[in-house]
Amino acid sequence: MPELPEAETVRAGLATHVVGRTVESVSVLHPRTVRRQPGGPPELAARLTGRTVTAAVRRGKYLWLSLDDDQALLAHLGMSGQLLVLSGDAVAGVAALRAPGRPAAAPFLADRTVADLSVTRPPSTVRTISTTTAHLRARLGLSGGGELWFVDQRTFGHLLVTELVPTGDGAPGGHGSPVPALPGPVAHIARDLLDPALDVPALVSRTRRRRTEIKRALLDQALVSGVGNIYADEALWRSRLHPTRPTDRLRPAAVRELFTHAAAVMREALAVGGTSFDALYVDVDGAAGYFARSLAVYGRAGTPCPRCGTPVRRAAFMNRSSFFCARCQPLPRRPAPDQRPAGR
DNA sequence: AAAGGGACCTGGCTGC
DNA sequence: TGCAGCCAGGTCCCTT
Repeated sequence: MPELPEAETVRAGLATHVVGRTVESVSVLHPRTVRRQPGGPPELAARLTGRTVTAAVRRGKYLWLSLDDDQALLAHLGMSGQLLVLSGDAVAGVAALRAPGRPAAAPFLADRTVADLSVTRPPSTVRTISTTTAHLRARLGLSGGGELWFVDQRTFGHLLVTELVPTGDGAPGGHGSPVPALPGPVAHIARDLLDPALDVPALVSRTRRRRTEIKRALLDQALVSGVGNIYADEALWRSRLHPTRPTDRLRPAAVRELFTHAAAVMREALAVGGTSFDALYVDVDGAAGYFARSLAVYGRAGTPCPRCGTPVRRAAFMNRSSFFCARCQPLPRRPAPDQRPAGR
């Protein structure tokens, strides 16, 4: 699932390969992809065509390409989205693959992966070209040849051209941003854990003022952004915190440590190319190398906790799952005296 | 007002 | 073997 490290990997690829180029054509292949765009596909095309990309920026899981007219192409990858940059040759190759009368090319090309197709290295590389083109939702023709593809199997992701609005605090709007502005739909998204301008003491304070469970807080993009279900479970395990611990009963040091661990997990994923902790891979034996060594608890119900050997437990959480070690991450029945800050 | 829960979506997997 | 049903999850929106 695309979380912060995957989004940052994509942003870096866009910064290298798309900034400075002009959008020459726009083709929307699935209307749901532009469901947030007032006016739909025609409006998206009208606002985008002829615009030159000036920057690739990210906050949390949101990505955007700043344009030369104070607008931005905003993208969210949702559950399964990919942004691929194709060379002119790759576009021609795919066209040949799909053309009638050229079936001989199909078996070879169809078995190639997205990594063979894209100029950038996508976070997930096991999907074949035939699978990728089946889920192609929008394509942008770029100056100099080549295309930018938005591929999204489950269509939770979206694209939107919108105005950039000032943030008010004068600080950069996110990674890669040269301007203190954010797309409107991102205005309510908090700074993420890898943002140099993040105020950690203020974040700890705001977290402890919440009256909710710690995992819910960790996933609240208005509190701190970029953390999804997988990294949340891994960070809670490293911090030895049960996911349902009440935020207002955690000591400041424990909350600070949790955010430190969450940032560390995401930095580690980023260091290996933003490779996704995709749940699908967890169960795929052949692809288990990196994932099996990296995931302590997520998707590993019944397997031994790497720290103490106790079988990892799975619990229902917000219509999905939490994975944790019941021994390393105990849930206190009532708050211990040393869990309360003095004077409260 | 803050917090919680459901809807949205597709395809792989499970079980009958 | 075929097919119905379950499961995965990020964000928006509605209810409490």
